Amino acid sequence: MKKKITIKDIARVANVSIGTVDRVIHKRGKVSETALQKVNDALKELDYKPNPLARTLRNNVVYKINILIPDPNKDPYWVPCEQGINAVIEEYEAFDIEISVLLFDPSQPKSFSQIGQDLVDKGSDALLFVPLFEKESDLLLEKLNKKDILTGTFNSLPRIHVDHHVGHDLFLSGRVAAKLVSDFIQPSSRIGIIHINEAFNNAIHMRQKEKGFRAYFKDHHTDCEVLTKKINTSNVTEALHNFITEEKVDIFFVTTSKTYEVALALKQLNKKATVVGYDLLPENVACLQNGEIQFLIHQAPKLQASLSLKSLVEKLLFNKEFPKKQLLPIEIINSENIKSYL
Amino acid sequence: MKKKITIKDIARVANVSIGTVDRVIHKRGKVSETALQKVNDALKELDYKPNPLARTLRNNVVYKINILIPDPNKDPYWVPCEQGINAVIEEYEAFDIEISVLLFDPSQPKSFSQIGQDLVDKGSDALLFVPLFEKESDLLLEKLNKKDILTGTFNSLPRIHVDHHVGHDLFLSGRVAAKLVSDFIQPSSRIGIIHINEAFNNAIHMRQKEKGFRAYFKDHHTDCEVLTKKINTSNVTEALHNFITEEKVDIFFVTTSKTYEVALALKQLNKKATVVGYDLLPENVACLQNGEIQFLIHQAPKLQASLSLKSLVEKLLFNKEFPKKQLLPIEIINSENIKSYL
DNA sequence: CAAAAAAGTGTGTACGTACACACCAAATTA
DNA sequence: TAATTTGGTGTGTACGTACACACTTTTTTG
Repeated sequence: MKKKITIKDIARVANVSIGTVDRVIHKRGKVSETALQKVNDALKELDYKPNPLARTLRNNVVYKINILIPDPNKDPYWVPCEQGINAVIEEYEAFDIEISVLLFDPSQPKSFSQIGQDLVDKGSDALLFVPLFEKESDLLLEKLNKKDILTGTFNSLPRIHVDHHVGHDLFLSGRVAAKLVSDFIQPSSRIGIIHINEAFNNAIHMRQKEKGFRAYFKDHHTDCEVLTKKINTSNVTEALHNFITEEKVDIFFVTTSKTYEVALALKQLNKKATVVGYDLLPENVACLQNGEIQFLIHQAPKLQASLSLKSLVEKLLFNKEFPKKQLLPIEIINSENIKSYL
Repeated sequence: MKKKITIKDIARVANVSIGTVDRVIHKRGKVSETALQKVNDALKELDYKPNPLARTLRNNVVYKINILIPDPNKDPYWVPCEQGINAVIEEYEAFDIEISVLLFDPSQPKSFSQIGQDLVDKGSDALLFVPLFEKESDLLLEKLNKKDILTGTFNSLPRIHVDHHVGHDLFLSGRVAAKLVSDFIQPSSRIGIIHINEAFNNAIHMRQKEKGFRAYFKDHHTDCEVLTKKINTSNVTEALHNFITEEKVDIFFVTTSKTYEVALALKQLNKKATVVGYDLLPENVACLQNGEIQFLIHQAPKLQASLSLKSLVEKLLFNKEFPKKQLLPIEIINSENIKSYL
């Protein structure tokens, strides 16, 4: 039962006042050489660690964090993300921290830039955002870095420096999907990679998944033909129907949360195929449970959002260090373990 | 930017002293009817929530938590578990809490009972343990409940009441394994469920997994033959060799972390088969990456330990509520997504 | 009806940190 | 040399909560 070491203990051991110890700790100067030496010795000897609670209690500045994410009403993928954020807000409501959530339209890069600029102008201690649009995100990050605002991103990794990032290794994610479908390959199999709605889901994201997918096939199944189909029309179903009937593909890898679109199109055409895609949207889950989707990869938007927000909060409140880049495990979901995720 | 509501604000609004407010909040009595009414009204009106930081800062009792887990030197499955515990200890070292870890021999129920009894006698605020042995755990829990010690378990769920539990739905876990192997079933397939070292891994655990596995086959593959093999000798390899050569099984479900034993036995006999099992031991991971194991189910011992310990700590420090039973998602690992877990 | 007990109330202090401020001595300036 | 500026130091207070204690008012008791 070791006793807590406080600033008072240091003062006693160094034979100075707590004010002097405080000045040493905060490097405020106004300390003589001899006192500095004594205090530093005592700090080392007693292994002093400041009490983060007392520190925040004393603190009377209110930290301001802004969050900029896609509107969940425009793309339901972001619904859990908002839940994760709200959970963190609740968890830290006793602290001097103010968190605001702003929403942008995931189909309108301009809405992102506009709100982003607004947040830069207003200023804050930290900004957490989803860099859905590459160019616009880089521009925003440059401004934030110039203003010394703490930055965090999740879901996608921007090219410009960002203080904190939570996400997935998307290349690996594509490889995982490839491994999963590889068990379903027949000698006659043809494989299709489907990109749906690049505008909403950011093209880089999808391209990296495709790269990983193809890399796995290059390593293990060089004989297999892998097609890529991009669907950007508003009538996704029709485009899928055409693709499915024209190309005799029996294994599908869908790079977005719209996986159910492929499963439903197949059902409508009364065709059986292997479908692997992303995210636990209710529509996807239903297809998974019906056997119309074999596997889903869970990108854990809720966890991504809450982890990244938590890191920023604790950095501001407790000056707690975080990894510059935190990659989450890639979670494989089938019709059985889905029950443990709901 | 809403202001923090403190006990002082309540006192001002209710037109009483902070002492009176405090007595109302802590139900210490010595408060007149009229004052009680006024304070309660103010509490409701202002939506007062106590600041947990100031509360713990004031607190001068040191809470004591004991942890009783299997010795990682005897069974490497528990290595990450100890890591998780140490991470939590570090995270809360600024608080008035003292955490001790005790180890028992997973092959010796007596060692568990003995240390358990010792901990009951010494007393503590909470005891977190792994109920590997059913009878012995129930006995321990009864004593703990009688002494009003806060109890927590992980990994297995005891039959007797426990305040907090973190673990998996083992029945579902078996179903997940069944679903995974089902894609490898050939018309001629024979399926084997392998229980290795029941003494170390507690029989109930393994039996529930088997039940889930069989339930899935009853639902989807009634034609398949499913054998069960228990291996409790010290020479696991020999027993496996005999089983593999005698029975023509080509799909294996191993209910413990000793999955690699089956994979290695198959390799030695130069046989190919589908193997699904548990846990990310280095040996298992190696087999997974070689293609000798198809899937592993990750039981996340580190997360289980840290989550359950965290719950107890925050219950004591902040009186934070926790769910009586917290089931973690069942994580499926293959040769690709394993990279994101290491 | 006075004395004692009980009920009700407010004040003061502690927890550990952060910082304003007052203080004293030495060094610099006028 | 007196006045001012610096360097160095300690004290005091605040953050929000918890509780001991002192104090006042009411009720109970002999």
